[in-house]
Amino acid sequence: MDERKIAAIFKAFCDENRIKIIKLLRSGEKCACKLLDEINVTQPTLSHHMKILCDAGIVVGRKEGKWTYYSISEKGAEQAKECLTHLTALDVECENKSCCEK
Amino acid sequence: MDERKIAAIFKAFCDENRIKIIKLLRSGEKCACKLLDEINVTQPTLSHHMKILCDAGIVVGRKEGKWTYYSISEKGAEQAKECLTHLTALDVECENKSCCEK
DNA sequence: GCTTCACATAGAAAAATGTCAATATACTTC
DNA sequence: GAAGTATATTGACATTTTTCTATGTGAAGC
Repeated sequence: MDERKIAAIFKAFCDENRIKIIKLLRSGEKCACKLLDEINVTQPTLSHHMKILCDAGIVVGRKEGKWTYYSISEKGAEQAKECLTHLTALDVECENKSCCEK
Repeated sequence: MDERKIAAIFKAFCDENRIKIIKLLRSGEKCACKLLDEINVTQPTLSHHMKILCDAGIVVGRKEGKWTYYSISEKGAEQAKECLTHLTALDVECENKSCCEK
């Protein structure tokens, strides 16, 4: 995976408000309006953060009528963890794996 | 762990040049001047990135005479992986663990 | 239809970050 | 101690990111 894409994944986790949002989603799927109640930003700012989280694949949104429900993407979280593991693994621990290309 | 500290850890991984640096360190400890040869930034910029990586605990520096040798911190990498795991784990999977406080 | 509600988008301002040139520091060698 | 080398720090500037207000969109209910 190229550097740009890796950086985009971890950008999801490098803002305090996005960390708060992810923590809130650990207890399960939540509507945007519920998240808005709990973190101290305006609605457009929340929307901006949700876009970054969804683009990074860490969170998925599900529209239902007027509402959008967000939840942690297990697949996305798994991918981020694998990415971090390979990124920090010494080459000797990771020989012949395409994921560890330079 | 509070949001600010978590964000600081993942800031290490959200810049393309820092990803490149980490990838270079997978093959083992390297001198700053060696890293400088391989990535396309000036010496002060490299120094800036190394500080961020070290402050996040992902990389450790070892001074030896005029040189500074950097390497991936296995402890720091492990901590980042654990942090990511707990952050994205559903509450039900993580009951009674202090790491999962909101 | 019109209104209301939930969310997204546009655009601008402010804050944070990445980058460089210049300079400082700290070590080695002569 | 003077000169050279490796790295860190400072200060300025450009870019990116975060945040807001204002406005647009799309669904539900009247």
